[in-house]
Order: sequence, then structure tokens, then C-alpha cells
Amino acid sequence: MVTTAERGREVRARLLRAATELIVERGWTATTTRVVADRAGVAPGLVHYHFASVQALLREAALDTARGLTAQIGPMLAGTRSAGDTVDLLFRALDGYSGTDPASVLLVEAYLAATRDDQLREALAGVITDFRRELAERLADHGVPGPETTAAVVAAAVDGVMLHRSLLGPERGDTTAVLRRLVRR
Amino acid sequence: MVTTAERGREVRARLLRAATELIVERGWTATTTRVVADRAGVAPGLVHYHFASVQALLREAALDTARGLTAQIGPMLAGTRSAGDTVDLLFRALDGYSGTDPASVLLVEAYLAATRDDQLREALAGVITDFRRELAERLADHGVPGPETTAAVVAAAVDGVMLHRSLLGPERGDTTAVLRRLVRR
DNA sequence: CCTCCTGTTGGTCGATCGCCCAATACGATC
DNA sequence: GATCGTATTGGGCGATCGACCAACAGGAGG
Repeated sequence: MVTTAERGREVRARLLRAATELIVERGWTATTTRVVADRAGVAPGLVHYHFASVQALLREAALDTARGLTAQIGPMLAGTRSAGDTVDLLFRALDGYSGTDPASVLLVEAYLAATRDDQLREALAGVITDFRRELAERLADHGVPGPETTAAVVAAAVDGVMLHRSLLGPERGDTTAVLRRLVRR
Repeated sequence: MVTTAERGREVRARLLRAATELIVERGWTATTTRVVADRAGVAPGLVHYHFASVQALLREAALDTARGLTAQIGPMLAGTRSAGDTVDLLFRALDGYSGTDPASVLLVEAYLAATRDDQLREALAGVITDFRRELAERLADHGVPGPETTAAVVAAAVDGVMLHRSLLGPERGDTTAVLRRLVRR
């Protein structure tokens, strides 16, 4: 038995999933009411029934993905035995990714949209700050000097490498080996 | 005496400048024919007289800025005395920048637009590759091991830090000190 | 002086935008 | 079975989009 409310929540979820895909494929500002509704297989009017505005839909979709990513990586960090391990893990998590993978592009899109949407900027800043803190604690455990600043740089480097891969493809050399220098004692 | 052709080229330049400003203020896909024309102080029709399409205008504006940036930093790199100096220079060049400065945002916008515009992607990849090569040569001069890979990581880290600053503002700790670890022998 | 030609204007085209709303479908509740 | 309320439909609103074009201005070259 499927209640009306359950089907409603399911449609809402489908809209969020469609928005996530389309932000990646077409870009943030080119993801429109009708295109999202079409991808989700529902009437256009439903977008403004389930969400206050298109911006609100895109914001929620992007934040869901961002939080999902950090929630997935966080527990993995806890199992690392050394600072080098930690860096390795971060970049192995990125390595299935060609650089044009959905999650990366979506994150960068969100970063940009955030420069013009205060609500999104604050929420996204919160996600990154949490991730930085978690990473800093792990680095501190492993005796890395200046763990907070180091964590900030490592996190930024991850995003930067991801950004460059989307243009140039995978690097030739051993990127992880170079990045491990960041956490030498 | 100002010839007709000279005034024409001047208008073309004004359109490029207006596009540069507006990509930063409003985003790539939200920079439209009429808005650019209005900012440049000319009639809307002129955009499609001087440029094949809006995309072509945006592409040229972004590439001009990107090439201008690397052309400005390149010669400064030549004067550095050590690998640490080189990293310092790169990040001091970024430090007038709050992270929401025009050049940074424009670059990230271009990165993103490039994922959906092959012509732009190839051109932008060329600019980054040139910069990487120049940086790699300098690092090699200073005896940094694996100069190509290191240059790629440093360049990515620069863009990553820039990206994070646009959300979180300036870092608290000494970022440059951490990044200098990347180029220790 | 008179023609060219380049640069420029301002408006129009069909398409699409975000948002809204009256009408409807249909399970939940009595 | 009748009533209610939530989910959904599809079309309409004014605004704006990229691209196009007829008309025009005015310096360049004969």
C-alpha cells in the first residue's frame, strides 16, 4: 500500500535528483523549471508546489549532494593510520573520477552559485568548515604541525585538482606523492 | 582625428570589458546580449555585429583575462631565487584578492563554462598548460624533485585556495608556509 | 559632390523563462 | 457512499532570451 503522502515525497525526491543531474549537464542558471519537471516525469507546476522557487530547489539539491559526499568520506578518514594514509584516501576517493564526474562538477557549480546567493554560501561554508575540522582532527592525531591550516590547504588542493582535471584530464605524474609532502612532520 | 574603424574597435573593446564585468557579477549563462550592450553603452544589435554569438563574446572575454593573468605573473616568476620564493610570489599575487575578486571569479566561471564548450575548454587548457610548464621550469631550476607533477599540484592548489576563499574568506593560519612544504627538496 | 561601405540603431521574431492558478484526480476520513 | 484535503495537471501571465534585419548615419575614396 502506497499512501498519497508517500508518493508526494517520492516525487519531491525525483525532482531533487533531476535537478542534481541537470545542474551538472547544463549548468546552474540553465537548469529551469520545465526541464527539471520533464526529467522527473511530472508536470511543470509541481516544481513550485514542492519548492518555494527554482533557486530553493537547486540549493537543496546541491547541499544534499555536498553533505552526502562529506558524510561518506568522514567515516573513512577515521580508519587511517598515518597522515600519508589520510591524503592517499582523499585522492583515491577522487580517482574513479575523470574530473568531469557529476559530483565534482556539481560542487564547483554550487561554489559559483554561492557567490550570488547568500543563503547557499552560508550553508556551503558550513559543510566545508565541518569537513576541514574533521580532517584537521585526523591530521592532529597523526602529529602533523599546524593541523588546521594544513587541513584547509589539503581540502583546497583536493578541489583545485578536481577543477584542473575537468579541463586537462588526469595528471601524468604521481599527484598523491606530491600532496603527501603537505603532511610531512 | 578618429577614424570610423578606430571607433569600431573601441566599441568592440568596450563590449569585451562589459562582458568581463558581467560574467563576474551575474554569472556566465546570465550574461545576456542586452545587458552587455547596456553596460557598454551601445545598442543591443551591436553585439551580434562584432561577435558571431554571445558565446563567442564570452569566450573571448574570458580568454583575454586568463591570458592577461598568466602574462602578468610569468615574468615575475623568472626573478625568484628559490622554490619557496616562487610559492610565496604566487600567493602574494593572490593576497590583494579577498577571494571574490573579479579575476578569480571570472576564471572559475570560465572553468565551468568550459565543461560545456569544447572550443573554450581547449583554449583554456592551453593557457593552464603553458602556465604549468613555466612554473615547472622554475621549480626545476631550484632543484625541486618531480617538477612537472609538483607544478601541476601547486597550480591546482592556487585555484583551490582561491575557490575556498570565495566561500569562507581569508584563512586564519599561514597558508603560504604550508604550501611551501610542497616544494621542499 | 556623390557614391560606397562600415558601424550603428532600434525594433521584431519565435522561444523560453519563473511563477501563478483554476480545475481535476484520488486516496483518506467520516 | 459522501466529503475533505493533498497531490497533480496544464495552460496562461508578463518578462526576457538570442538572433536577425531594415533603415540610417557619416567618414572614406572616387
